[in-house]
Amino acid sequence: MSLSTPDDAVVDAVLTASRTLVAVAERSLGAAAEETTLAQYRALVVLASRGPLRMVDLARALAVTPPTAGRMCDRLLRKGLIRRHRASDDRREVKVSITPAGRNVVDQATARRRELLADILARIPVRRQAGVAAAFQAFAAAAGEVPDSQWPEQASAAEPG
Amino acid sequence: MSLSTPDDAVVDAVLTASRTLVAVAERSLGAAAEETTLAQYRALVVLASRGPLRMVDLARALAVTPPTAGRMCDRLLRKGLIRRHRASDDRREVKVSITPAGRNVVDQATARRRELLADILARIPVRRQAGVAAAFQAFAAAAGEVPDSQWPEQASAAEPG
DNA sequence: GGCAATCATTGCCATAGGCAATCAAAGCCT
DNA sequence: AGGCTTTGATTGCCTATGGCAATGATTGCC
Repeated sequence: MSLSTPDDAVVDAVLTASRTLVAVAERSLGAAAEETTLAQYRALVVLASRGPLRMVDLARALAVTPPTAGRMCDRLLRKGLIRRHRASDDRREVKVSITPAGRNVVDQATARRRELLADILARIPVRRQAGVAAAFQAFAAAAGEVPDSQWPEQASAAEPG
Repeated sequence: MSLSTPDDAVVDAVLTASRTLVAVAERSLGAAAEETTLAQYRALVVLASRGPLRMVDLARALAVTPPTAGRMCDRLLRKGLIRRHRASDDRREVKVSITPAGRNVVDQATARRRELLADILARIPVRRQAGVAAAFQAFAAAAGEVPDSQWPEQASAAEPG
């Protein structure tokens, strides 16, 4: 295999860039989505990309505890961004799914984030941009991230039978 | 100039990668720094990289309001990670500076983050790693981020005449 | 039919953030 | 000098987010 422990310089470059990206991610919400916080946005992203989930699974996806996820759903429900419905087969379970309004919030925040990123990328010479894209794609692929152009439009893909 | 609006594909690649990096940034604290939160870590990073700051300037650097910064300093002070001292010339001002213990926390969290990033980067073929590093460096440079290998060791640089 | 496991929720706590108000100290302006 | 404004920090009070422990409601297993 042509794999190996990366050089410190490589890690250093990613580490430095990551500080910028974290800052951008946060700004993309504070400004764009009037009332949506980072945590709420992450929940919506998970629901948008994975489809309806049980509370436990949502909690696990967000790496928080079920109470935390549950209370966040209370707030998202109050804003009409998600729906809650008990499963008919197992009445303990509560399925949470994103509403069109919720999807809208995700789209808008993503658009805002795109703007901020585009502003930064515009300062990179054109001839280098393709290389930058390839590098970030390689990184995302290595991390097993799903490109958001591949998210399911409606929840079908998220119920692995 | 050889600059221009970046292609959607470029933005998309960065956007996708940024989700991973945000997640890594958060995980690097929850696990590594025993009791230090993301917000506290960011405050320490600012103080480590910029040297002693007045409360207003720290707040501005963190993009939060002075009360928020002030209360965070209360908590960081309680943990011995920062110091607070009034300036002798203008007694309204409170200068906040990082302690050795605080610097230690930053170093450890950074180390942890490096590990996580190295794990991901190790899955990228060696021959592509140099290109990835160059791309991330170009991105960080475009965003005006200071590489952490260039942080001041002690506070001298942060008091611009 | 009863008991253990699973899922969601509620109670209580700490951190983090905002706005409005207050206090203290400088600065400015007659 | 005395008063008004501006600046800097803090305090009060609100919401949101996160955790753990306990509770309630079902389901599944014996």
